[in-house]
Amino acid sequence: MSNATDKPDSAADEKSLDFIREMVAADIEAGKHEKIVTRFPPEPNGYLHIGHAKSICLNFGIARENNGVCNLRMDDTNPVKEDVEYVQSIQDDLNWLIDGWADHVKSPELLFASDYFERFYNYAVDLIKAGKAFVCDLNAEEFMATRGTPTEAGTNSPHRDRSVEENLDLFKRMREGEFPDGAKTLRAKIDMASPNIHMRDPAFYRIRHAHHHRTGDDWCIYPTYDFAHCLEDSIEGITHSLCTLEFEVHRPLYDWILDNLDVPRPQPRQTEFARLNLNYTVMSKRKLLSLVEDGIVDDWNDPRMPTISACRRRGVPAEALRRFCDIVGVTKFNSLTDVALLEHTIREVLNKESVRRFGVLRPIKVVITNYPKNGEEDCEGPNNPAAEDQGTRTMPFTREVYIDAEDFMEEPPPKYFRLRPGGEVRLKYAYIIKCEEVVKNDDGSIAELRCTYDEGSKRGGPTADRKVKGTIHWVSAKHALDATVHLYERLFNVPEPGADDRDFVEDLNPNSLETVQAKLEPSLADLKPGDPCQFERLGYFCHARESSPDNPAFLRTITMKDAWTRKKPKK
RNA sequence: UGCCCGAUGGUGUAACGGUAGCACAGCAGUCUCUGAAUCUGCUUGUCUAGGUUCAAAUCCUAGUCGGGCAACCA
Repeated sequence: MSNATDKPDSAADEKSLDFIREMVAADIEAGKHEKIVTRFPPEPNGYLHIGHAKSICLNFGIARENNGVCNLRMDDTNPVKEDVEYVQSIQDDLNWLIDGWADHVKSPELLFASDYFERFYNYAVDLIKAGKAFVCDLNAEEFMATRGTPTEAGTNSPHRDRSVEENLDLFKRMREGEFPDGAKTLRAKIDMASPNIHMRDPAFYRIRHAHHHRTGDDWCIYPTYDFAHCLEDSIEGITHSLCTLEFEVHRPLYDWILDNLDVPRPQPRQTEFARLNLNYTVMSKRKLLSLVEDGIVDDWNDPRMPTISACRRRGVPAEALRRFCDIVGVTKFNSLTDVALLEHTIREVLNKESVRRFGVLRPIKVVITNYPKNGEEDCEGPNNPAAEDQGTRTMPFTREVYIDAEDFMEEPPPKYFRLRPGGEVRLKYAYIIKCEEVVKNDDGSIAELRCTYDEGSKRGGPTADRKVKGTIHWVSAKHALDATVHLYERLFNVPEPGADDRDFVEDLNPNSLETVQAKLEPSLADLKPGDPCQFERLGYFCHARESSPDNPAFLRTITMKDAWTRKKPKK
């Protein structure tokens, strides 16, 4: 369980704490809590994305570092927007993300705000009895019209001074279904002149004759976020309620409700942090949904999506996501994080974990004319040069091999040190070859390369130490595994899709998916699904979900860093 | 024109009144049977103006810029 790369456990880390962890540490120091309890409270109305990963890492991380608990709670107070489909996907994604890291601090039960409906109702009754809430007959339009503006005070509801008895009666009849949707609300009695609009007698209950995915038709009144959330936290004994910046102005209301009710003390404390923004992608549920619905991507878990399920499908290790969240940190500054930071942690983790294999994405046939006609021999290469203990693999070498189209140029630019006519290159773990002839098809495309090999240049041979500038990967034509490979790039071309009033679809990268028929090292057929693999010199790949023995399929998680394509002269 | 929050290199962050540091990105070099990784070096920053102080990124005031807030959404 000791993973030095993850969030510090207790190891002598001199790493400074973010402002929230500092606060938690101070609360512990002051003896304020017996146990730290945080929570991750998604609304089941969409898939989890990388932005949620930040919140998950924060909440579960804090629980983990303090021997606490983090509750997974569905914030399902609005039946018209939520769906069970999402309850499952949220659990799957979260479990994958925290597996082996913070799964031991997750609440044993999956929690639902809807399980507290009866208690919410009783708290509302308490507020009415205390003269702190009233039933209002204003409809939505009237409510807004009397709410005022940021610069003007609102006006009191005409029903604000109803007696406690009348309010109690009306509220009960609201629950019993006597009134149609929107006919009445339960409102707090605070201050219609407050400069904070959320304190202007906000609604706590609305009438919705709607079927709830868990409580069915038990209720026709549902609590609003502001009323429910602080009580959910209170009921669960949450010590630190962490949310994003837009809830900052709701905090006075969060505190007001708990202050005015007989709830356990100390009350949970809400603290806000900045949500995660990533460049070259979009994160809003609305935009993500439209990508799915308009068929721009296959589904929520299309590998180009910034969702957690997409990351998983694409072969991004959970640890890479966690490291990324760690690097990004927690502040109140509205930032736009460079996706290169994420790409870095993905490569960092994958470099450590991936076996090396050869894959030729755009094959060109090479015939080694001075190699025996039916000759065949094994070449050996390490499974992972970064981990000697992972042993070696062998791959067959024959007279005809495939190399990648990118590794041959008839008229190469300066500093190109792969294969060229008359030039030499090393076939990695095998021989140095020299290109003697380029055979063309009728249309001018390359049919094959005819090369000769230096028989003594294999490892251990007399000319093995000859220096040639380039080393390339290859696959024996006879043994190659034919596979479909999906190559993904960023979904968008620009750092901020949709900026400057553009429609964000205008910024889509038309080349975000390319599918090729590749020739792979035969042992790749044995790669376990889910195991990462590096196609040497190309990038990190994994078994595609739809892969089968008859139709093997792989997809590219991420390319290698590539100094050459950055450097080479652009056409 | 109301209220709340924020501002440190290109990006993300640290420094809690005492030498502005780290990571990513970039550049240059090293190494290399992966143009990767490794290793080395370099470029680049405290929003502005005042004030307090021996000393300010840090405290105070004003301004500038950015974000949020007027669902019976969360």
